[in-house]
Amino acid sequence: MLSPNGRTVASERTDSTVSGISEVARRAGVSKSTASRALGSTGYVSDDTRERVARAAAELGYVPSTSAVSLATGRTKNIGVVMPYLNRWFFAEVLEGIQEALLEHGLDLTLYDANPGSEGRARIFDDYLARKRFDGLIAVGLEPDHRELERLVAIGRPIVSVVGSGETTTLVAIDEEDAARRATEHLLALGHERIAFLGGRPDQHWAQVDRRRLGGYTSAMEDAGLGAGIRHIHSDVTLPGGYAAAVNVLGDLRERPTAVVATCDEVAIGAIIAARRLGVQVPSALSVIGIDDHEYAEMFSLTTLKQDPRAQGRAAVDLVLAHLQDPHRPHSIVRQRATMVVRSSTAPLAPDRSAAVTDARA
Amino acid sequence: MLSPNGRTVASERTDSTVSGISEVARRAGVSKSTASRALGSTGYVSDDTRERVARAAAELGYVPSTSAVSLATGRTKNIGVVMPYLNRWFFAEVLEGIQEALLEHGLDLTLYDANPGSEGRARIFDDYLARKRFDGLIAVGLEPDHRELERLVAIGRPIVSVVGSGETTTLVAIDEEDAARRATEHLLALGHERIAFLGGRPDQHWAQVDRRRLGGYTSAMEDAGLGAGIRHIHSDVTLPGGYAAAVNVLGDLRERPTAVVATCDEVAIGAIIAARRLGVQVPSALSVIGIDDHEYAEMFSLTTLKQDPRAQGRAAVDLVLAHLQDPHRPHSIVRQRATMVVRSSTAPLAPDRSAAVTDARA
DNA sequence: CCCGTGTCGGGAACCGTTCCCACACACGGT
DNA sequence: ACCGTGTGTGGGAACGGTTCCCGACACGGG
Repeated sequence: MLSPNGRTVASERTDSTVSGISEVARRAGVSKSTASRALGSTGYVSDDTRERVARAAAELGYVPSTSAVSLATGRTKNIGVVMPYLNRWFFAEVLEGIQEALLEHGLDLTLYDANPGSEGRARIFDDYLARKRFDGLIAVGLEPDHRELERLVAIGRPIVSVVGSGETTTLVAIDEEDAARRATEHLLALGHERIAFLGGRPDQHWAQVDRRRLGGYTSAMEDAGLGAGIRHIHSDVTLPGGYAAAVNVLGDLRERPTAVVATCDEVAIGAIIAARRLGVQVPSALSVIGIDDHEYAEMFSLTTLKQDPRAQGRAAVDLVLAHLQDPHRPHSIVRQRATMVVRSSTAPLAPDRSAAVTDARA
Repeated sequence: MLSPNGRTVASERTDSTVSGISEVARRAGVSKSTASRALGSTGYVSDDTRERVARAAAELGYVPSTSAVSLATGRTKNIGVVMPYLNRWFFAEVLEGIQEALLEHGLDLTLYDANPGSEGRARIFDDYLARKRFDGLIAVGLEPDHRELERLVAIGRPIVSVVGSGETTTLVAIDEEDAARRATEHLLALGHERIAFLGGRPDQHWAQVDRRRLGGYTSAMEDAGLGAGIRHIHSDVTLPGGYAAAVNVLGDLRERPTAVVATCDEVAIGAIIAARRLGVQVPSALSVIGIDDHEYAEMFSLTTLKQDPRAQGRAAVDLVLAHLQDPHRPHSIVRQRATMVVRSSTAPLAPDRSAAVTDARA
């Protein structure tokens, strides 16, 4: 019993071998090394042999073994992507942008879903990333804690963050604080004073970005002399979260704000849906502004600060590649500019304040 | 010029080498092979040596090189996942389910985003998948055409499909037709007769699933003797798509249906939002039922046939693993049952038909 | 006392590439 | 005629593991 079970694996190995470079070489009548040179674009090879080898390879349907190539070259031709969520608009878009860009460069993408709560997250940092199955890493909205960040840099591969803090790694992101400030200023310019901020709970994972956006809102309010009116309403950073939070806020007639800055479009849209349900007219009784320009933003006529997550993903790929090419390239921060898209979820403060506060329902 | 540029790669290779198994062996005072056996759980190794080797490995922070292991064993410990979209609820959920399950098995996941329209899709099938960087493949809602399917099987690795047709591969999915039939029957049982189906354009990619669901709706209608009332309204299979389609349908007062079967919850929710905007009360003037039990379903009180995409993802992983273990395992079809979740987007047909048709607005 | 049998360990082959190096040859300049 | 120099090619050693095969040793039974 407990035999060293050699044969099984050996046979599998054998039949999985389809055709190696040596067969290509034989068929082309050259040596392995010449064949390798001919297929790669490096080194001296006569046009004639190159041609012959190429034909032989094509005829045999030769595809180089990635593991062998990686072993020999030290490059995996693969980029790792770590993100905490997949089913949120922003993350999915960034991922698609990354994927697109990698595809153009002939690189593969292996995905690590490091959900904050899960115990899987620890395993990813401790075991999975340490395997270094990639040449470089892109961390999207990861917000790693101290220990995690340590692990990350210990990998010794280029890292680019999308969203988050860029002190230890190269970063691509919009200026969160600026975006929220501009959103708030838009409402201020429309005459609003009772402006609330709808955003994530401070203890939640999305915390860092949210905090920055909250900061932008806060300073805009203070600059307008409305420091006393600052109001931060906790909300899950999801559409239902925005809905639930807005239902609470709008239910209280006396304290109801006339305008809301949402931390992102999902929350903003949730708020709009809540307002409609409660019969609060948007924008006449309530102005709502978000950040993102979400897929659904147009459908809800949402005024928002548009960012382009796909482009951020693409930029991240370019940066990883740059670091790969020049290992001594210093960290950098690439800021993408959010642009205001004015639709009709925001409007000047209704002249008759009480009318706005009154329930519009019959 | 055009030097054989050897040194660059060589130096990179050298410094990337951190600590190999031979160093572990040396430190533990054993040979490479013994170290390998001790770390793997195979073969005869005394508990003492195993212990010593383990300690040495831990001290050196030894992590085996995936490429070397793959090369030697023929296994990549990696599963490929191909899907056409990432930013739709169903796909993201399946992906998370897959990821979770793979994590438990110590497997990596490389992602291929084969967007139907894109020219990248062809490259994925021709180049990327052919590289076989994975032991098995999971195709989610791929709906490959003939040529693509050919490529897929030519890879010679186990393939499991989630959603789609399961003739050539193992499949896990719900019974689409049955789900749509039950959704329709639910409305029929409530007394509705003017029931429309809101689904994808037949020329679109989601076509196969949509067609099956349409088929379920159709046969339920026919069985109820309402074959003449069958009405298929084309809609993009997205929330805004459902919204736009519903706006059209509901605009026509005379032809307005009293109930709608949506091909999925996103479309259903779009329809509900449209109805609300147009002042059509749900469910009193319009019943809406979907399929999915989307993240937002509860918030919209949507009655739906719940499926569990995460579980489907997990099941797909189990199946790939089973195929990996037994290469001669025959294809199979794993059907997951959709369960009806009744909320309040459906209600009995209002007794006064004209009242329902009248615009509820003041 | 000798010989299996059960444990343990080491040498070496192998996985499929890349790359370094040696070598062969043609060519033009001296 | 001779020697670079520029091309083209082949041999073989890495790369970092796993696994096969064989030898060594201890132990107990015949």
